[in-house]
Amino acid sequence: MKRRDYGQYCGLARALELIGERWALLIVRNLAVRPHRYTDLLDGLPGIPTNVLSTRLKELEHSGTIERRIAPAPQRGVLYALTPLGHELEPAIFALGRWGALHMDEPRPGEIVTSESVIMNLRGVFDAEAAAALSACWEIRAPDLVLHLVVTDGKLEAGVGPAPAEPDLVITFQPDELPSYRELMQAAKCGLVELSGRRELLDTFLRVFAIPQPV
Amino acid sequence: MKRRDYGQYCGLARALELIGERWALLIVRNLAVRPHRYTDLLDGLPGIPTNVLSTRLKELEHSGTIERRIAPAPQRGVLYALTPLGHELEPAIFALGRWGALHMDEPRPGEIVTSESVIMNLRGVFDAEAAAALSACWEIRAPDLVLHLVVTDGKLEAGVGPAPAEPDLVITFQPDELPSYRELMQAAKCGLVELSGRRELLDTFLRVFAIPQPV
DNA sequence: CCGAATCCGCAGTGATACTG
DNA sequence: CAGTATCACTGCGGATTCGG
Repeated sequence: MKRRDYGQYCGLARALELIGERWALLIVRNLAVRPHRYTDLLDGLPGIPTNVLSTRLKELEHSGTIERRIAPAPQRGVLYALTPLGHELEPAIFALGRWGALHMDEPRPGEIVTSESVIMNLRGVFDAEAAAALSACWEIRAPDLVLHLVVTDGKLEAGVGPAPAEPDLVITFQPDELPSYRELMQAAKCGLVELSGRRELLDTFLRVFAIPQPV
Repeated sequence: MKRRDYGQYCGLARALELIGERWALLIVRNLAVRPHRYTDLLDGLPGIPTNVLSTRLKELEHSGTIERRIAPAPQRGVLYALTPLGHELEPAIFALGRWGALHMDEPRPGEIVTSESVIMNLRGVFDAEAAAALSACWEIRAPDLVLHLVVTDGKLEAGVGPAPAEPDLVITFQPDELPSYRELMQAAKCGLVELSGRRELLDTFLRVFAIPQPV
């Protein structure tokens, strides 16, 4: 397991040696949402070659960023999950995601949106100050995509699947609308979504999940 | 100028397409300290092939992250500098640098330390809360390395070269001590440095530039 | 089905030489 | 000083195959 290095005793250089290679940080992003099995990762990262995925998983495990687990009884199989050290990458993922969002004007042809990308984008733009003392529960629905956002006393929990309790507001997208967080905001502002529940929470939503403005 | 993409409409994926290729973020790191000429970048990034450097500079200019400038009168020549959009990458660089620092136990044989890496590491670990209302000026000296840290009312300015005004404390390293920020802290704690000035500011220094603890 | 290993063609990278 | 040119090499993308 020889890796190319940058020859510098520097935190950034170390980080890039460990998670700077192609696909690595996207794997970490998906694992930050929840543990995945190998085939879940393949599904959530369309286009990744299987040999690259298995190589990255070994490298990330070797560097202590992720770990292999044996899934519990009903499913059985291998689960990949972030270690505590891997979770320490989340601030960097959020910062990079916010910067990249400045370059997201229009989706390019063929680009897809996955649950994991939406969740991590939303976690990254969550404005804790604007949400101080807030409690609310949203559910986002689109074709092949259901996720929930629960804010409890200003603290965010965002995950795949329907809300654990009855959501305050359900936001439903039509098939032709990309439910990325940017498009979501724009669509919501233009009234292109279907709302069910406490409609006044849409404004709260748009305020708490603030879009980085493109330059 | 075709680039490989990840096929996802996602902020992180966008960011990785733009600055995820080899050497790109290290170039941005160096330009974040001050504008550089082409040969300065070559010196500050030992090992980078010249064709890779020129390719990255073109890509980064194309994405609006950096810009070419004609240097003013005395020097004349080309200067590369970050655009405002490029400066928006600094939080991500700091976050990655702090994470990478968790993996920096010992310097590896042959690894070097540059002014730019030390400055950006220090900027990244600067604790604004701990430095609130503080004003102080340090100068760090080592072989082939002089840099200054000026905190004015809790706000940090860190750059290459000697301090603009008389420093409150000068910290001088011996040739055998790597003046990376981590080694610097350890050496300073062990008294392996030469101090000149208000010695009590060493404790302040260690408090305001907090080391990320390795896991 | 899950979790990969293997093979091949090609694009990105590294090292060096060379040039306006 | 600020790059371009060349060439060997390695990593990546795409597909197929394989073992549990």
